[in-house]
This record gives sequence, C-alpha cells and structure tokens, in this order.
Amino acid sequence: MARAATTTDAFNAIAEPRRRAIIGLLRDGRGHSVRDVTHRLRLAQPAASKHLGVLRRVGIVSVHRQGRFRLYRLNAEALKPVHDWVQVYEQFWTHQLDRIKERAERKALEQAITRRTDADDKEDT
Amino acid sequence: MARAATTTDAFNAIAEPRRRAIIGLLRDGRGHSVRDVTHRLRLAQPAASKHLGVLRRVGIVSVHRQGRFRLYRLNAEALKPVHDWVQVYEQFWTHQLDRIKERAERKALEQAITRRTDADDKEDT
DNA sequence: TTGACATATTCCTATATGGGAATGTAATAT
DNA sequence: ATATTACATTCCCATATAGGAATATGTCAA
Repeated sequence: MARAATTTDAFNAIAEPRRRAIIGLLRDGRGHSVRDVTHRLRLAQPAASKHLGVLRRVGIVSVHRQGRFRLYRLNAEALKPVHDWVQVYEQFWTHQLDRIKERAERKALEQAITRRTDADDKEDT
Repeated sequence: MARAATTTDAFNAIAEPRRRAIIGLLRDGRGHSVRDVTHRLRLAQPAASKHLGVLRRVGIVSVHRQGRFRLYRLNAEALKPVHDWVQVYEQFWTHQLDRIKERAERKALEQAITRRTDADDKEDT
C-alpha cells in the first residue's frame, strides 16, 4: 500500500506546510478568495486551488460562491481530532516544566535559608 | 515536487495511524521492544521496525539497546510543535461550546421566570 | 560452532503526491 | 459578442511512500 491520501483525514491534510499557512490565513474567520490566498502566500494559482481543494475535502474549509469569486472560510472544528489526540501528550512537557520550576523554587528557598542560618549548601536531588 | 518525506517533521510522521498507535503504546514512558509493539498492535515485524525508524528520525522516540532487544521510548516533547500549532484553533470550538452553554442557561432562566410570572414565552435569539 | 531469537535492511510494487504548464469553465465588463 | 478575470482541472514528472517477502546483522544459548 502507498501512503494514505492527503484527503484521508485532517492529520494527513495538515502535514503540508502550505496548507497550514492557508489555515493560518483563514484564522480571521472571514471568507477569502483564491486570489487573496494566492497573493498573500505567494503561491501559484493552481497550487492554491489544489491545496484549498484538499482542505475542503477533509472539511477544514468550506466554500461558497460570491459572483466570480469563491470564498473559502475556515471550519476549525475539523481540527479538533488533531487537538484531542496531541493534547494527551501535553503533560509530558508541562510536567517537566513544573519540575524545573519546582526545583528552582526549592533551590531559592534553600539559598535563603543558607543565607539566614549560614548552614551547609550541598543538597541537589 | 513530491510529497514531503514522512521523516521531514512531526506533522508528517504522525499522519500515519499506525505510528500514532505506536506513540499511544509508548505513553507509559517505559521502553518497549519491537516485539512488544509488533504483538500488541498486530504488525509485521518489518512494518514495526520501519515505523519506529521514522519516529526515531523525527525525534519522537529514542532507542537504546538492551541485550538483543532494542527498547524504544517516547520522547513526547517532539510533539510540542503540533500541539502549539493546533492549540491556536481550540478557541473556535470551545467558544462555540461556551455559546451553546450560555444559550442553554439563558433558556433555563427564561423558563424559570416564565413559570414564576406566567409571562410570554417566545424569545429565541 | 551451531542454532534460535530480535531487529534492521533491501527489493519490489502499487499508489499518491506537489509543482508547473496548459487548458477548461464560469461570471463580469465593455 | 468579445475580452477579461477568477478558478478548477488535466497532464506530466520526479519522488516517496507502506506493505510483503526475503535476507542481513547482531546477540544469546547449548
């Protein structure tokens, strides 16, 4: 089997950096024309259309015609599965930070005590 | 240009569902042998080795030999870029939920008032 | 040494990409 | 009607899969 299609799910769709850039551009919640995307991200028009097409097929953006324009709008809820999946791992680095902070605070406290009592200064764990 | 390599970054690496399953398996923080991964996820041995290789190259897992085993361990910090990127969009659905909750509460309040005062019951926006 | 076990790597194939160029299609302007 | 503008689609190509099968490598055991 080959690699899964980019249109399989949000995970595959957002693997492309340009598509993430497009999503970032649509963060203002307003509808953006292909031309707008094309100009702001310096993409060729077919490239922009294709990337928007991928995002549309996985539900990350929606389109509606406005005259001869097509306005693409972000549908951020489609990113929720990604958020839900990765959030489980957040604790691994936030807890690490907690430990660092905790250690720093303990050290500061020890030093304060040392200064006051003029005691020993060799604890580390 | 073709699609970016799966080893380009965490975004590409986690696009594969089996690799996400492997990451989930390593969530206990302990080292797991390829055999363990192979058995628990019902993968062929070369498949497991290859997926672990991809995860290793992007820094999501680390390996160290233990006799004739190789123990793979999760390095969750490598997922932080994904978390940081997607978290920006969380507000789009949490605020939506807030609005729903708010609306439900307002409705409940209106009903309570209606019951008490026996007044009209047609508000909706 | 020989064999069994654990893992990595290589080869093969079907499939899907992303970009560029060219072209198709639809709506507006003149 | 014709030209222009805005997009989508198609074709071509280089590249990278993921899986299966086979094989290589490394380690321990008898």
